[in-house]
Amino acid sequence: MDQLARVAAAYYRHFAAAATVHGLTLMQGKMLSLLRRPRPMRTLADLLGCDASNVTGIVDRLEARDLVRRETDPADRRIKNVVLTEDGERTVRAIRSGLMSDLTALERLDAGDRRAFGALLDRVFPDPATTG
Amino acid sequence: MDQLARVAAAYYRHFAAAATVHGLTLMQGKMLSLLRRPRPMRTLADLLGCDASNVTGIVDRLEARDLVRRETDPADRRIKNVVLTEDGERTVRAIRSGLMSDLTALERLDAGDRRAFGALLDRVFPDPATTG
DNA sequence: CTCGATGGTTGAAGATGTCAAGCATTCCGC
DNA sequence: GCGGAATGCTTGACATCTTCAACCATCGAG
Repeated sequence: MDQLARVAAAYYRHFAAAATVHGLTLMQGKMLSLLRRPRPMRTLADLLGCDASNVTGIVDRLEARDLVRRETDPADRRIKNVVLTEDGERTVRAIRSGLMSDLTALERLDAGDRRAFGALLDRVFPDPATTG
Repeated sequence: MDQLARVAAAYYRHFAAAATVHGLTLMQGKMLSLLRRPRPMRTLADLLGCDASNVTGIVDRLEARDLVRRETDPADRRIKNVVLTEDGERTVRAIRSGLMSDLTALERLDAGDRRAFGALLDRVFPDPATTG
């Protein structure tokens, strides 16, 4: 239980460090890593678990750096889809690989252990996307 | 890997919710939960992974609510130990039990699974306190 | 077309995060 | 002891995050 707290803290410490290397905040890094594909602001707010007005500011700052672009959805002109630029994609890859190299312990798990780990994580924190 | 991100986010969402019930921020909640026993500001900064000046502010706000008290260490008068007040202890217990009731899935693991889970977590995120 | 709901932005106020500068105290070499 | 380096904490400035309420534009249903 305390262990969960410790692990969550450790994960974010690694993530924040990987983001800082590229001059990004934890939240900016999380935002980028959610953009495998374009997403509406509203969706991003839900995924990050924060207010919509918050996303406006974060995207503003990422857009000012050309890591991200806003494109109004042709089907529903209220919606603005956030898209990674080339720079943005490069940065995401760099952050992910930086994170990987920090979590070498995860690499060292054999296939069976990794599957067991995933299954346990999923039982304790069910994935709404997978479950529902 | 993405699963780790999801789990860490889920944990903090639960934790933040449990803290919010008592009018506390995520960081204020984390701070309180580190105070099973008195700790110097410096130690708290290390545990929270943030700047010392940051701890000053957080403790200020907790102290203003009588959840916490500063006591200068008699052995080294530079050090100020942060101690939970009675109210503080009550609040910590309430947050912990609120968190538990959110993570019912953890309760449902049998002893073997829980041990395996703990062992895996420890392999991926070694505890410096246990290891070193 | 009108009404209600939804997506996004703005502005204000509090909280966090980082950095540099400053004060008090302790530690260490001499 | 004494003086300087190191340590613990605080302060101030500034960017970011967080939440809330108010606002505008657009969409969907009747």
